[in-house]
Amino acid sequence: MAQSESRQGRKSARNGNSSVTLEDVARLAGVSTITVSRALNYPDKVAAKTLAKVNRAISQTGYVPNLLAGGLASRRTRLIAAIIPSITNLVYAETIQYFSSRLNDAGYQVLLGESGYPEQSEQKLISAILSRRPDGILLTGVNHSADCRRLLLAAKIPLVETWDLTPTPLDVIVGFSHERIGMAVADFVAAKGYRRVGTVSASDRRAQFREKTLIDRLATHGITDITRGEVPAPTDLHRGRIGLVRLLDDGFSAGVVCCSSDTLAHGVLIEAQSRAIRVPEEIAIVGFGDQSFAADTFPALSTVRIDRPRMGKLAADVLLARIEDDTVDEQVIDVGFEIVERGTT
Amino acid sequence: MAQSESRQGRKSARNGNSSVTLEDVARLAGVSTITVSRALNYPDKVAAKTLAKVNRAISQTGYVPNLLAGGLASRRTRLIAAIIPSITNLVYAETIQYFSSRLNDAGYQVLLGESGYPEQSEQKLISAILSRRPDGILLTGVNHSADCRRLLLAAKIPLVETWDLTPTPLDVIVGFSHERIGMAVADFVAAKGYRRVGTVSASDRRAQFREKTLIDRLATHGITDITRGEVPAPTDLHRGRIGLVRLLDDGFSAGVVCCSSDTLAHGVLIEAQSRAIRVPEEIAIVGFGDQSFAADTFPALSTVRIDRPRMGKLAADVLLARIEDDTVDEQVIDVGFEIVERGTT
DNA sequence: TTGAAAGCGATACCAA
DNA sequence: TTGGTATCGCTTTCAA
Repeated sequence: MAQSESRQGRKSARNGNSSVTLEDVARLAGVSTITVSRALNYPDKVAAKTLAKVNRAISQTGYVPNLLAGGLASRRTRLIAAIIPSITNLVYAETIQYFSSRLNDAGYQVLLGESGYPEQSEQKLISAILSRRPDGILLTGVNHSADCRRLLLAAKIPLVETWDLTPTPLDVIVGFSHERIGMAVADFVAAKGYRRVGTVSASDRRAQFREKTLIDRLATHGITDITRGEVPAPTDLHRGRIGLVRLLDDGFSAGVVCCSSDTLAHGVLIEAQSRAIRVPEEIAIVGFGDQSFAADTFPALSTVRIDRPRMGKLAADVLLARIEDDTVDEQVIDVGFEIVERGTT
Repeated sequence: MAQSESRQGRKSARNGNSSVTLEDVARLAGVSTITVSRALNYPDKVAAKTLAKVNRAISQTGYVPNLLAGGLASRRTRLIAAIIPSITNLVYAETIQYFSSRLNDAGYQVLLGESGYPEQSEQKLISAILSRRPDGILLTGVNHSADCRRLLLAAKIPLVETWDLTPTPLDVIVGFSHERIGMAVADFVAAKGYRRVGTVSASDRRAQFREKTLIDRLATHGITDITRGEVPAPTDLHRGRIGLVRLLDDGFSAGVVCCSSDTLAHGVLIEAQSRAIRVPEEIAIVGFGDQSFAADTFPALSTVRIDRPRMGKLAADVLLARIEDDTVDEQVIDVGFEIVERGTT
């Protein structure tokens, strides 16, 4: 007890910080620390009377649990990491929002990491994240360096890849096929009778892959009059405008422009309007992603709809299942996509 | 030593997880655990030879530090929490991106919390965050409930408020004055000779406050012909369109429309274009925020520029100073704003 | 420059 | 239903 007192003393001396501990609560409630712990984590394993006493002590002291200590002891942090290319890209931010809200409901918090910054190697990012011992990780895409794969697999925690599909995921994957999208857009465009196609694609791995697939497939429809345009990676409206300017400069004058994001498509639309080019009569536009604003605002833009709410929630559910029951129904889940035709393309 | 061996045995038995510990590294390097710890945290306090041995052992074992244990022992988590209304709102996401990158460089990670979801009380969110024992917290806005203030202050950690200004911050604040912005926009509009003003404001606390200040100030210029329009909080293009539709329905036909965000302003522009209303000749538009896309893309939209990169970095720097040196130069930092006039408003 | 011992604040396991 | 005790993996303090 003397020891306990001296500990107390030192604590308050060190700082007045929120160092109310389980022990303080236990003492006030007249029970043991483990009982307080149970009252917090498994309230129904504690007698109602005891629970009341403990809860009173908790609110009297303003106790805030220390998840560092809890996580260390239990090896469960209730922390999930999510690695996305960029937080300022709406499509990723939205997916993460659905992912997070699902996990929050289940009592987890999400730690975000941005991989889109080459200055910081993805490996360093993953190391930093693993050092917090998350219970699971969400990854964007399937292209991880060998070092990253090693690190991730060595951690032996549930992993969910998203935004792509592969028969050989690291663990489980919830995504869609960029190849099939490229082909579907090609088929759509061909079926609509277009013979001249322009592209405005971000210099992003997956965008480039969709474009390649699109072009290959167009060839099988006999469509080879293609004007390609590549713009730097973070897509924004201005780059969409530039994209169309380049296509026009390169001789593209009418037909359909396929863009690698709705933002680019929107930029193309703005540029077309500013030049009094009629959309979709002279130039039709196809986007990608189905950003939330698109449907109501641009009746003239077709797009590829990715059900991001579903992807986000599903990724969360799959991860939770792996964490809590170690279950996996399917390792590979295809959330699919849908071509949304708008206007009179 | 026998004890140490038995511990080993149990560990590997429990799971094959990344449970390489400092002890494992120390054993392999033939030094004590504390030396490995020093090699990691204060490399220059360790002899070069020892350092080399340790580093070799670290890479051989694939050791990943456990920050739960480290944070528990040192009371420093190298974790900073940031609470923003929504991750899908570009203005907040951008600010956080600058904030994060600065902190990442300094060896910290950022834990994001979204406060814009009334289902989860802000107090619960703050509790959840505090239970991870962050070294500091960024808050958006200055309106916190009494309970939240109590929780935050009890934690006794550095706090930085942003996106607003007050003479009585919880700790330090880096922001700008919504009141002065409202007045400045009013002065700007009056100086340009407009006599009829419409507003499209999100039903958001700060947006509403700017609108109120704007209108009050307009009155001092003798401008009272005001048509107000309020739209639900998460601003998007469609709501901007709706905003203009309402103004027109309410009899507004020409003049200037002041919007509470650039997104709304953009929506107003789209609606105007679709009705063949000339901008800015018939209707001029003023936005807010200076979203990155605005400058290049909409030469016809004026806006209020908030230097978000600067605000984000400054918030990070101030927090770092408080955390690492316990220094505060100024408690209140006004990052200001600037009215950017575009087109021939 | 290096190490031994004592926590940090919680939970797991086994008894009572 | 409740409690004692031994960790979880690291850093701090104090010595050597």
